[in-house]
Amino acid sequence: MNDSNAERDYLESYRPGDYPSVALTADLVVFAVNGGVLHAALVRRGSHPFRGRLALPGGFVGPRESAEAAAGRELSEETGLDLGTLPVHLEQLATYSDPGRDPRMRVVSVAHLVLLATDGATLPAVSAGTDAAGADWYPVHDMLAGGAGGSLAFDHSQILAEGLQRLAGKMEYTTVAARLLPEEFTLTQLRTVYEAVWNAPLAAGNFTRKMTPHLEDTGRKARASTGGAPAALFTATDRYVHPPLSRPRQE
Amino acid sequence: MNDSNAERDYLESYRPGDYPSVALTADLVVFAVNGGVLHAALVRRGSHPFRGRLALPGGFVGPRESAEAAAGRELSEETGLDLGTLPVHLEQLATYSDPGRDPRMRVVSVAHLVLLATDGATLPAVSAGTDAAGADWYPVHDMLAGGAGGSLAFDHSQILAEGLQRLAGKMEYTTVAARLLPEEFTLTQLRTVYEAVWNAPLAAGNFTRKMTPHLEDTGRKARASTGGAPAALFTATDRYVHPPLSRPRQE
DNA sequence: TAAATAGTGTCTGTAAGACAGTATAAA
DNA sequence: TTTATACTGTCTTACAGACACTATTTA
Repeated sequence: MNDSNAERDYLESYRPGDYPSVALTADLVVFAVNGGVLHAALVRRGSHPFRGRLALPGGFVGPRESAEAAAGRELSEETGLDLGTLPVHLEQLATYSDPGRDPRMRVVSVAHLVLLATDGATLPAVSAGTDAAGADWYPVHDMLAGGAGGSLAFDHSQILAEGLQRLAGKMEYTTVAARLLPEEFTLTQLRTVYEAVWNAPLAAGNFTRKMTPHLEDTGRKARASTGGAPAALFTATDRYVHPPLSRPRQE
Repeated sequence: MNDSNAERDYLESYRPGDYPSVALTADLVVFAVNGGVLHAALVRRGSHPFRGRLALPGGFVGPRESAEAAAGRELSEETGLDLGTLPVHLEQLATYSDPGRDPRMRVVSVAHLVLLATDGATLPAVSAGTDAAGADWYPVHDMLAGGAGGSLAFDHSQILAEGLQRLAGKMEYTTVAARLLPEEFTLTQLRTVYEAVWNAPLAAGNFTRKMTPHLEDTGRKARASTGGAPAALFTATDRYVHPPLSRPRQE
């Protein structure tokens, strides 16, 4: 491969107009658990289309950043979340490219799943970014059941549903649920996360038996504030849980 | 929402130059099984960059089609595969958007997983499309082990590896493996697919016991061409296999 | 002491892995 | 008849689900 003429030429082989181009956005499905309920961060749209409707936070992918980098940047810009102090799990979900999904123009969106660590009792504060009239937390299962707030703008209801599905599925065979908790957590906290995401109760005793081998015991104890024995504090170690936990069959 | 002035205005609220744009391609990880070995369809690049190297088939997403539609179109254009006669499974894999992944310009690629049905003894014919010097089938596990052909162009080795990972994982809890076989197949054929993808032998008796409840018996029998009892012909019914099959732990 | 939570033990049913044994058809 | 493949049965081990029970702390 020593044809340096061709090497020089190929850099000019593409010119604008030779190929179709699209606007690329990174949309965010941001999850956090509070009071045993899974919540998603949503913004209320301040402009058309879908003015006044709830939508996923997101924004354009810059010319010199990857979609993942844009997702991280948008997370702080659009929701005001401080990434420096907060451990954050971020992974790509899927890409939505239906030609008519945005009535203004061709917009392709790379959706991302974001998990925020909380202690289960308070949600991180979110604030609206540009173009948004407000930002807040909404219960996910209620939203998807057609309850509070109704359907989201664009195809964001579908994206939210697929984000939940991805998280619920991944929790069967990984310890990713721990990313919704502080570095150290109790088994009850972890079980609460599972119940919040799966929207189903789990037997505490069996959960302990199945989960313990995949966690690391710090030796420390949580102070028992509600009465009862103090729970051991764990950290997540393994990436994969084998055999997988089985989610209760939902009818 | 009855402010029709704003309704009229928003269609012009975006102009070229207001937002970054990217070229969008659909790349294909095309799998088929032959002789108990998982193969991928690859093209040899006819032009720079990576001239002469193997790459995934793919091409630009048109201005009026979704990435999935483009993937289906490229499948026939770039590999010459006739989609009319062939049952094809196509699903989105992931999107690759690293700014430097194509040295010519900003190209974001939506990768797709394609499963072609074969009888296990012959691979569908593939032919090169535009810009390709040739197209052929290559054994996947050998390629990824660094064997035949070396690494692929661009980040295509990574995409191929993640495509394999997706397929192998999905085969644990769905009957998607049947999409690599004709409409009707024997349990031995299906087991061969599992062994080809997982690159590990499976006990025939136990495989039958675990898989049969998720398949439908047609009542017909395959003719025994190699000696031995004629195997029953099944069709795939269930989408989910519960509890999941456990893949042999690989060391 | 009463109440609440954490964690363990036990029992039963089911399924996995290993593998022997039987049935069916081609050479 | 030999051989090769398809399929079933059996045995052991292991884990899931259900749930009782003990231990540990706060009020």
